[in-house]
Amino acid sequence: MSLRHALMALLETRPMTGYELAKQFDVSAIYVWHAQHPQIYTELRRLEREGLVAVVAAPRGRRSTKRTYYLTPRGCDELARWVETVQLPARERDETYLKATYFEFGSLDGARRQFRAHLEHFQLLERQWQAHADQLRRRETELIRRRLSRAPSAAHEAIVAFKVHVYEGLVERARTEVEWARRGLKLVDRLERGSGVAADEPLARPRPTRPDSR
Amino acid sequence: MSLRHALMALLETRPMTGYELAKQFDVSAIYVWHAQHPQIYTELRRLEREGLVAVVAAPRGRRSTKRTYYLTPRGCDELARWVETVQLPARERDETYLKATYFEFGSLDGARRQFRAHLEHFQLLERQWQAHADQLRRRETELIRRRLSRAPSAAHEAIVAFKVHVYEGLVERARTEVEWARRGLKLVDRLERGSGVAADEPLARPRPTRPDSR
DNA sequence: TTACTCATGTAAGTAGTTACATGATTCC
DNA sequence: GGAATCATGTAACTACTTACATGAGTAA
Repeated sequence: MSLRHALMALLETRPMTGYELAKQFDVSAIYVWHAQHPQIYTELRRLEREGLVAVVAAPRGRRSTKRTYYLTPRGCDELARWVETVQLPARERDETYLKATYFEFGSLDGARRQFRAHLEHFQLLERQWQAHADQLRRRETELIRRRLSRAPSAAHEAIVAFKVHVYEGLVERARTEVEWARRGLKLVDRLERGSGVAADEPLARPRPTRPDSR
Repeated sequence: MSLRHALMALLETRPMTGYELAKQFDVSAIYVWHAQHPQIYTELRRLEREGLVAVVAAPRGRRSTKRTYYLTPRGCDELARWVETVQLPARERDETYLKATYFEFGSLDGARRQFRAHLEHFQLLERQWQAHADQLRRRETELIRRRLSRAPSAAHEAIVAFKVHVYEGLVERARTEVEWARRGLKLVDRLERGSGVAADEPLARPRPTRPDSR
């Protein structure tokens, strides 16, 4: 469960409201973790109960309160502990690749649409991630500036370098996906030339597998 | 939700028990989707209620039953519908990359351990996926043979080609991750030479962010 | 006053994990 | 007889999503 660590890491730069935190996840696909606001509010309450973050509550209008969260010393310890723990990547679970495995149940046009959407999606992400990596390298984001201002200057190079390494890695990933989709489109073209089937017809309809009735 | 479609796609080759289906997901990290057996049994019951699969129940011992599932015509329709629907990739959610963003909170040794584990993990996956792609290309797996035997021969080339494309894509992905980890290790070496901090000491401990008390 | 952004939540449901539990069959 | 593998589940829990709901502040 990483949402909590993502939240704590953001709070390490400065106190924030749930809303501000949600924006960091939400604004664009730029960030490494994604979460919806109900989950963020719920998790913040839980972190507060556990003493990993604390809150400054200010009245907002008559019956509402603005809750600004900040990181506690216990939260700092937990963050440091988490970073030192080796993380094995999650098991594979990719709906696009799963579907592509069975493209023969659909039409060549369907496969083409899928590869095209994949291509565009990762081209956009590649641009966004690249732009973010560049901004980090030039130390231009608010977050990295705050981070640097709070850390010993001997650590500045490493702080920037690790973050740039992550976003450059995401750029490489996006490029790999773009290339996969391009090769997919070529494959569809090749299959279309070689096959007698109309491009909007399924290549091999799925068939029931009723066993011999006993 | 894709587990159901993964299950239906497997059942399109032949009737199987929950146990056999679980093995397909489980045997190794080779497959594109992962699920634990309780979820598989639960989902099969649900698919049965919805008429997408059906079951042949045979007594097993005194009080147990062996349930062999097969794909119904309605399941075939749903499978065909699903394949034709364009799938947008899931939002980013990668704990390893998230953690790497904050490696400065830990030590250089910690970062090194993480990159090393990442490297080994994806080297192993690369080999497994490559081997699987080769087997598919040579039409040597039981599943692909069954699939081909049930489809018109005009579709054979496409059936093999799509699956090979998926596993070749996974191989490329794994290589991208291996390269990322290698560059990460080089980065850690470089930072170690350039910094005065011991390799097992945190570079920049997280600090609390209590706001000015009001 | 209207629209937009800031701000905070609840409720209901789905998807997936982990622990626990049991029994049948097959092969040595 | 014992070990491995075949086989099927329940229960409790965590993580995440979607829909619904409301109210405050601010700028045109």
